[in-house]
Amino acid sequence: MSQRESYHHGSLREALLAEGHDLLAESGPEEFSLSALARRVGVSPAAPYRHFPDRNHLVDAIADEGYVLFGQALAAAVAQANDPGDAIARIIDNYLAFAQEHATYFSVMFRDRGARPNVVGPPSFTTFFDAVVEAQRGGYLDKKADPRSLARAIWAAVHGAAVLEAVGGFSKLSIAVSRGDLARDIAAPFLRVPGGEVRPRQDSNLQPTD
Amino acid sequence: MSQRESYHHGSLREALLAEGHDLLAESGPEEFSLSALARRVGVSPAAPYRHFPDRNHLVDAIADEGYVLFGQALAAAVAQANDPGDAIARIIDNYLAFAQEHATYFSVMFRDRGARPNVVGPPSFTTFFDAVVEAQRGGYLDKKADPRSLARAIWAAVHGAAVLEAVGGFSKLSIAVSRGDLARDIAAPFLRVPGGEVRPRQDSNLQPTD
DNA sequence: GTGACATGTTGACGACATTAACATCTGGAG
DNA sequence: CTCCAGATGTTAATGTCGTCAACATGTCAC
Repeated sequence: MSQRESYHHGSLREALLAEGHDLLAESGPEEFSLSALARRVGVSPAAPYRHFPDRNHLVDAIADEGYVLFGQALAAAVAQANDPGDAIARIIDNYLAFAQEHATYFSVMFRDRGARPNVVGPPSFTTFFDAVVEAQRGGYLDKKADPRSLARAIWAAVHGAAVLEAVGGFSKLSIAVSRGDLARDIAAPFLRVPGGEVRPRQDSNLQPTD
Repeated sequence: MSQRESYHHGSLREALLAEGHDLLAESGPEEFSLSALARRVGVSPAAPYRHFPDRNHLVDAIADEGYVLFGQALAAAVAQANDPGDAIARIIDNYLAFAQEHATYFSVMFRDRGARPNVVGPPSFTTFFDAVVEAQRGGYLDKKADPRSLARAIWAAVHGAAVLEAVGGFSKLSIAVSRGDLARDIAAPFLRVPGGEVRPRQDSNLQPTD
């Protein structure tokens, strides 16, 4: 962005993360070039190595920023929910919204890091698990099911939907839909009414949280 | 594999696909190097360009081989099924089995091809769609649901499970299971007994579907 | 102030993707 | 049978990349 007259950049690490995200959005994770990023930030190709061991660690750091945002999106879903069942529905919607609106982050988040540790990722899912247990307790999810089985199934469903949406899978098979409809398709097989009897009720007005 | 005394290889295209798969299994899609593959096959780095426009097209061709195997795996699931409901369960199981046992193919199959067309992929899903419609007709899946909604949801669930399993997502969140149990977790929310009691199922927390 | 330490730069190396120009084989037309 | 056209490989070259070692510069604690 800006030219610098001093020998040192001053906040190179932050600049690398910020511009790295943008470059990632333009190039894709495959073509993403550390040299190009350094050029973009106005620094020599070797400078990033003062802040990251190698290219992969830099991408991981960007992904970690994504996990933080992701965790906030899930927490926001629960915070705005009317009841534990609504929380599950909103989590699914926000999950899909995140994958779509933060596609760049999402594209680098769920990758095999090899030996590199992932400490930021897993914690971002705690609110999801808590919400599943809570909804099950309240009867919004099958009470008789193993919570972990339920968590696996719901997570798989929403994550698969997000991935397939991102890669254009639904479109290629001519079954594309709006995000809202997709979220409903994903949530419907799991959610139930606490009393066991279906009764009419009003809509919950899901809003994209940002 | 074998040294060659003649100037031409004779079946370079096939060799590139076969050895390419193996190299892909060792290096991963990121590190996969066309030069390394050429070296491995015993040919100059430029030789592959007589058979593929660039690196991406070669990987696509390997992925296409995967789609063929994949389609066969789904067809086999239906062929061995006792009833349409069993067919869905077996498709889910074979889907997960394919992702696991042919992890190399799977790792290059569902990627964004950009402008490059994907003609082999979509047809491999026809048996899946047919099976969904068939199961719905027989009452093994919700008859009242839109077939496409059902297809989206089931596909998303099984694909998400396959992806998360491949990337170690379940393990990192300490909810790993055997493939069979995972398949059951995925199938359970969808399958029902034809003629049996319809389980209370609700979607009233969600906005009405069109 | 000054000197250790963090942070940038330069220059170099080997690997890579890709292309152009050249070499070799093979099959069909005459 | 000859030979030449096209298919298939090779060599050499270009530009980019990731990464490292050696060197330069700025800053902060003493």
